[in-house]
Amino acid sequence: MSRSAIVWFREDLRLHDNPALDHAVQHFDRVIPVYLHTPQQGGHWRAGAASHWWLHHSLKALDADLQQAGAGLLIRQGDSARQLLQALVRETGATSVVWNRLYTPWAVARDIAIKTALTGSGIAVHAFRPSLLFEPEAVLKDNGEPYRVFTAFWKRCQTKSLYQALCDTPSRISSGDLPHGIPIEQLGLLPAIRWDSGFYDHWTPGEQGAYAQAGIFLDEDIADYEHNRDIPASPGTSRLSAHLHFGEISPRALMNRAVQRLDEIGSATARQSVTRFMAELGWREFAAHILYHYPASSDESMDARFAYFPWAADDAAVLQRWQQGRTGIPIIDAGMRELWHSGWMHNRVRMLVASFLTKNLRIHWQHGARWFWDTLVDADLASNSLGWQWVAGCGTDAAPYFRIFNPVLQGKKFDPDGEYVRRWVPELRAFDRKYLHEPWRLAGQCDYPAPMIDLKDSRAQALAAFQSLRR
DNA sequence: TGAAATGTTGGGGCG
DNA sequence: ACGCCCCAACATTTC
Repeated sequence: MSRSAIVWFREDLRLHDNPALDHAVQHFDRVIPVYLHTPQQGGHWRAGAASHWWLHHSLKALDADLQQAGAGLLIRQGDSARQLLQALVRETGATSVVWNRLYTPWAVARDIAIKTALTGSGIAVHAFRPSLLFEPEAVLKDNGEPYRVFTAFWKRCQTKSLYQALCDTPSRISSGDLPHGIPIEQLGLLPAIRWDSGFYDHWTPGEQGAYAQAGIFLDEDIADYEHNRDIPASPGTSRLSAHLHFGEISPRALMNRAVQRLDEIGSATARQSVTRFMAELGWREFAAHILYHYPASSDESMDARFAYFPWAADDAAVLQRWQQGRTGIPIIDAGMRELWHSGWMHNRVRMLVASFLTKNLRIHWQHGARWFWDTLVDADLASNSLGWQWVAGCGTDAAPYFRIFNPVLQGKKFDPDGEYVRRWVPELRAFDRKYLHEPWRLAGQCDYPAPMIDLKDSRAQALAAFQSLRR
């Protein structure tokens, strides 16, 4: 008698190093690859528009890769993943459901409930861990509590083996006749108003795109990562965040390659660069563990004092100038426009625009996190929440509140020729290099807006606001 | 994974 | 030649 297993794909849209898929292929005669589109799940943190754009193309790529292996991706849509799975179990006669674990709080709760329901009706469930390097329960302080400081956390992680065995890509997947599904196009993931046209120049979603980018980065660019990662005009960052979020490549595949590079490379600065990249994978890990242990941290400041912080009164017009990149501060506007046009923003510039929003404009970090959530192709609840709380100074192991970036100095330091600003702010393309990062100092005709706020005054006000918390 | 204010030092102009 | 002042340049402290 033939035994069937459903492989439930979620944020693991790949064939290589996919333990759930590998398990099913190894142990079952018939493997049914499934993606369930449940757009309402996640509550107010359900996936945003840019994420959906990426998801559409990633599903297309996964379906093509599965077809290549002799199967295909069965897609269903609904409100409840549990009901969709139960229906599929009935229709296919599957005796087992396998998936790779997720760690976002709402997904954890959902998956526990589904596992209970399926197990109760005699269906075996197996969950695997490839989307993180370590289980959150496996990295705790000696007293059993979670780490709240990155350096200590990462030090503990490094006492374990960072190199972990990978699963092979299955060469052949037998799925037999699949029940009816929905074409990807019918999921409505692409925007009706085509604001996404620029995205295609920047990204190739899917496993092949992920491995191509990983190859470019880890074989070549990584040697100068330590320096170039701070230069927003340079392609010096890994640009792997969205591929990682959707699981088109596993963090351990990247970590293994980095470990390997460390052995191959002689130069001290290049080794420092590889170590730095490994630590960035560590930050991703840290963020996931923090959100897992502190599920409220996507919505509330971890530092309880910030419940009393005197944020500026809500002003939709002010927020909108920030969102649209019309603040009048060149590097801030360049970043916000890069985000809008490409679905992504360079990490250093993310810190700058976040500092500007939460400190100079004194707007609650939740407004910033929300905008990023809807506009980033790499939107990840754990990394996004940790990043915003870090910049706002209200998170665990956060930058002190008084560490306020001066976007003019930062621009001069990290975009000295103005290449990044000119790329995204065409009004300033012909502007004198000397004053590019502070165009208001040069009187002249230009349709670029005047700064919406005085950097010096707003800095002083932010510091005063923070002082009021300490009493 | 700051910035600005304040303090210190040492070379050179100048009476 | 000497002391005084100015002020980069760098270091330390404070926010």
